[in-house]
Amino acid sequence: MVLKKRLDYGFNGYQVPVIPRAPRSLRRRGPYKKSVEDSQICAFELLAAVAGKLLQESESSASSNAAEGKAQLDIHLDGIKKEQLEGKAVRSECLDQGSSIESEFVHDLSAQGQNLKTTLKVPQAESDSAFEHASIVTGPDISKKVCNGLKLEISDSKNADGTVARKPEEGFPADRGSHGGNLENGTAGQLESLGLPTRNLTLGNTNSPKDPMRLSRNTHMLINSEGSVQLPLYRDPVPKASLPRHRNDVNLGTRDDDENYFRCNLSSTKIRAFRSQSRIGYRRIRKMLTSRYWKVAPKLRDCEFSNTGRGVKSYCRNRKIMYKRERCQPKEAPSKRRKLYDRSLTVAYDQEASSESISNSPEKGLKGDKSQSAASLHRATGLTNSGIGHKAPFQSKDPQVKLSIKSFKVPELYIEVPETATVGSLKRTVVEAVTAILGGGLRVGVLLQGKKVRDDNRTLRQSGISQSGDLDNLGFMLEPSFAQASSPVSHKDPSLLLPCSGNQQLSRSPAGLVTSSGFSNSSLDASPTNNLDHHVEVNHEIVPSHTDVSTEGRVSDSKALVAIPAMNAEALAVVPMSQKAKRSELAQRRTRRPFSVSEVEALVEAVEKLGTGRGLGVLIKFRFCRWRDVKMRAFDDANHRTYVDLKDKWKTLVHTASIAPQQRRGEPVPQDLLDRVLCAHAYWSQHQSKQHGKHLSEPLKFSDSGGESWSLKGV
DNA sequence: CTTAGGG
DNA sequence: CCCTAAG
Repeated sequence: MVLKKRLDYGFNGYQVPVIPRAPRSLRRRGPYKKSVEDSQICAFELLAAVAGKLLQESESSASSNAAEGKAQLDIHLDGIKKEQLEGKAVRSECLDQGSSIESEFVHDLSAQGQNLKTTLKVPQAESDSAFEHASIVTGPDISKKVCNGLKLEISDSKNADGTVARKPEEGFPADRGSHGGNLENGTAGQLESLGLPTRNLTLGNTNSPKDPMRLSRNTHMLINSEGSVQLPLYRDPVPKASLPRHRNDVNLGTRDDDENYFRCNLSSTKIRAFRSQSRIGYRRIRKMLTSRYWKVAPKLRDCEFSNTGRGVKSYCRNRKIMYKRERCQPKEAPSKRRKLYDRSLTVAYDQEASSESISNSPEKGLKGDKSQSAASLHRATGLTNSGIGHKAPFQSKDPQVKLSIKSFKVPELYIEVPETATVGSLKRTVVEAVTAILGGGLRVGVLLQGKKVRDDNRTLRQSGISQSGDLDNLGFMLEPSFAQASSPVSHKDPSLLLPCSGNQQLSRSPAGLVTSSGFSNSSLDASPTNNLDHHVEVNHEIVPSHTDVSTEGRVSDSKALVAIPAMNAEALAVVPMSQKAKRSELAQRRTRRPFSVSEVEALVEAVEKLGTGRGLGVLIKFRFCRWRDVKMRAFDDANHRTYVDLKDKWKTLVHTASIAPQQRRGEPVPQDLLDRVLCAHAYWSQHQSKQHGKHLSEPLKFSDSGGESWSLKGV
């Protein structure tokens, strides 16, 4: 029964995974560690980004001297000083050895909140002394925000290496379109004050060929010239430069754990970089979840996510993230998540049709009272109803603040499609990518005057977000929801900036939606939930709900601002809803990890031992716990081997053993092992066939088992 | 969640 | 290795 008729069964047809996923061992790394690393990287990247920006500026200004890779960066981080970094050197520092540096850096930033000072020196034609100096001092917050941009810079460095051709004509960051960078107003302002152009700092998608996700531009406060919101990206230590910049196909760059670089061509629009669920690790997750710890410490999620976060340059990379995130999924997530996810997509697609209904009833507007009644989520896409909610003359004791999120952009999305690709396919690709990002859930940060409003308990009025206030300076920042209080950096990762035009309805997200990801710093935040799900739901049906009182609701007057950005209705609408599309985003094969001979041996031995019933008084139990037990017995510490994997391996082993040696492929398995496999399998098969018959015949004598009986003793 | 089996 | 019915 186990034997396959098909000769090619097994891995023959297996496709080499384009994008390997991080090993489970890696994925399950301690949250804290991860987050720390992440933050470190981020900080470092920040510096690099700033420097890079400046450099770019310098270069452009000094157009004459291409100064390719000649720029020197001096980065002063308190005690840390990096000099003479140029071109590749910079990158290598950041990527390869950045750890130590980063960590220090991080400390500076997060721990002490010290200012970061980055000095960029651009050598002039004559001498080094003639450097053009630009200094930027930013606070920790900013640093975070710059992370994305940073990456960009790094990429540039790479360019300097000649790895990537430069495209001066495209302007500074544009060429690196895949990187999205956000700078807060604060940063921008500072830069401007220094006479540095801020525009360049806004990296991101400007160069993205189509910017499909941009709905509208209403940017008042953000650096973004277009005013569009940028989706944050996960910081990625991997240089973007590594991404191939071919214009003809969709390329995704990624690295596996071994730092191998992978590229996947998505021209087919089949992106399998993401998966919403991972069965793998469920068990672990569940275990974690079972403990109260999980509930109390959502940070775990952060950690996990953080890890992942570092690398999402490309979608392929997301996969890793997805996995990690999955593991962090709150209790409710595991079994439902996929469905929800799918559903969300569906809903999203329907948005256009239902957008009208979505934006509405000012009545439901944020009351801002402790009753926690959820306000209707007012979402107006620039396309459908930008006018709604303006100046809501809502009369009430408590003046209503109305806000509306116009649009958002998804940066760092490196997508290239063939010229012959259809617009629909392009949209589809973008949707998949964006959905993958959003799928991680979003946290929302509120930016006022370029500063992040951190105190969730303050009232809008107290925060300066009032009807009479200048709402043009109010912005929302979307960030991956994985980050929680645990990660110092997490809060600073601006992922997505949502510029908000003045006088728009301020809405409070319904229930779980924001509580989990909101900008609340409180560690008490509700357990992380899949925001995407909520997100969609919210958009779809504005349902008043109770907000988690334990967190934001503590203050009666608390009015956390939560904006749920609507997906680009237009783009989504165009994308056909298909199983394929849905699936493509959700799944990604794990990296293939052929079993080593030693592993095979362990497996065989475990099966034999367990097969003998040793330690198991009840055969019935044995019958239902085989693989799980095998896993525990022989691979308990092999996080990347699930019991399913073992089962599959056994399956293939049996097959392998039954075919001629010449037909076998891969690492040869010692014949003696195969013999044992056949032996055990034969017995096992017999055993199974007799399951119902209470009596089992002759015990199988395994070479090393000492021959125990398969009898049903104890039953 | 585990299994078993097809893909 | 993935995915999914079935327990």
